[in-house]
Amino acid sequence: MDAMDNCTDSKDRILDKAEALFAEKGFHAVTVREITQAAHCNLAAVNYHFGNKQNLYLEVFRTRWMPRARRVQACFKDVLSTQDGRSLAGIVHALAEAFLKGPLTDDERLCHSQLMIREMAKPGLATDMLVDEVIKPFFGDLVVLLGPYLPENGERERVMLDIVSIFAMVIYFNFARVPVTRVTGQEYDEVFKERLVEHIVRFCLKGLDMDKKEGA
Amino acid sequence: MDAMDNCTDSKDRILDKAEALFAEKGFHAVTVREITQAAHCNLAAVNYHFGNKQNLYLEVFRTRWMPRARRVQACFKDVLSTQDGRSLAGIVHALAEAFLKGPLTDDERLCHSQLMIREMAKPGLATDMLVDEVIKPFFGDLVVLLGPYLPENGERERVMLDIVSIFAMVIYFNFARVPVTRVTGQEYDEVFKERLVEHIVRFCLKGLDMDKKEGA
DNA sequence: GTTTGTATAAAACAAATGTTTTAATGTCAA
DNA sequence: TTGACATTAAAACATTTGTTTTATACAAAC
Repeated sequence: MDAMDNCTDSKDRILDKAEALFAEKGFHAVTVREITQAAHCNLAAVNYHFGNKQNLYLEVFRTRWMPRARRVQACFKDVLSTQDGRSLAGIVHALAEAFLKGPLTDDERLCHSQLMIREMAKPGLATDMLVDEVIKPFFGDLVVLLGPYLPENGERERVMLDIVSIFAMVIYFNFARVPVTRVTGQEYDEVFKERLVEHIVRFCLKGLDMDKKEGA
Repeated sequence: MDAMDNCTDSKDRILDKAEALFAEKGFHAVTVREITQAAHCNLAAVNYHFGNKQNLYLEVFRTRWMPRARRVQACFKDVLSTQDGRSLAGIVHALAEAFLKGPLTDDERLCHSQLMIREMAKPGLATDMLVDEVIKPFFGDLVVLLGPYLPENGERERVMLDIVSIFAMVIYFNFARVPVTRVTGQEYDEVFKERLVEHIVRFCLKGLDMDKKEGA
């Protein structure tokens, strides 16, 4: 093993193609042969590098999905710190900005969402990792961030539902591209995505309806 | 073939179990043997009654999913006609009522949602049927219903996004039970579901922000 | 130069899986 | 009863699929 391979390491190529295929079709619908052919390497390479198919799936999350999730969160905090600080509108805008535009390319975002959605719809091999290391901590951050806008002390559940609702919007528009396109006739081009961000921010900001302290 | 079988027709039993398993695990993750064992019938029964596995999947949608979707829509129109008519609040409330409580049992609703979500996440065998015969028509109905509340004539896209957003909320809270439960600590019991309906109605009603003609 | 360890390739294996075949069973009509 | 038809049961079949084995090429270490 050295540098100057054909292109990149075959291990990396397998991870790349495996992620794309798992995202598109789901774990069971993808075969090891399909992956290795797409990665232009031998069938045995998967078992050589990763032991078995399940482990490859987990490695995809460890080495691809998790770092990307962290990048998105970092972007969120970045936007948050550079703009008008901690206003409610600023927080919601930063969320939409990070998750719908953010540091990811469009392909990356689609792939990323689909992988997550599959794990959320039915608990799978990577669900624990995903929930414990990404979703829960980030959710906790948001609770703290939105704390000042709480109506009262006893309304903790209300805030949880509000936060989840923002994610509902963000996630749904990423995962339901097909029906949205077929029903509205709108393609997911740049201009439509821009409109989407605008819409989500407006809808959620109104929906939150937290007119206690600082407003927009 | 006659009545007085062991319990019900084996064809029906296969459809029942197949639907539950397809909903839970997805098409590829379920085997024909798994289905026939759950349905207490012979392996060949699937191919005898339905030709092949794909056709069974389609039959599940034709004979199970579609009728249920129609029942939910009928319930929506029912609620709509019996309550305060055509106010915006009434429409949103009827939507939430029909889709989150409505005529389905909790198990049915979960099963129903999961099947739909899988088809929406990745276009599959039943996507055309689902979109053309259920989603599109119902979407059209809603556009008409919400027409009077349009801000202007040129804002058709805005209304589409608003409608889709309501579905985003309703669908998301059905499909993301696992992460919602694990993040908030809330089980999906009756009291929590009641709170959910309340929340969705409030959030969407505010989010729609259509203060043109009659208000709530 | 030999050895060692790593990566790739080709072939083989064993289990799983969708499908088909063939036989058996039961029901209803003639 | 007989014959046609529908349903169920058991076994076999042909692929597919995840995994393992064996062999080969190649670079670095001794």
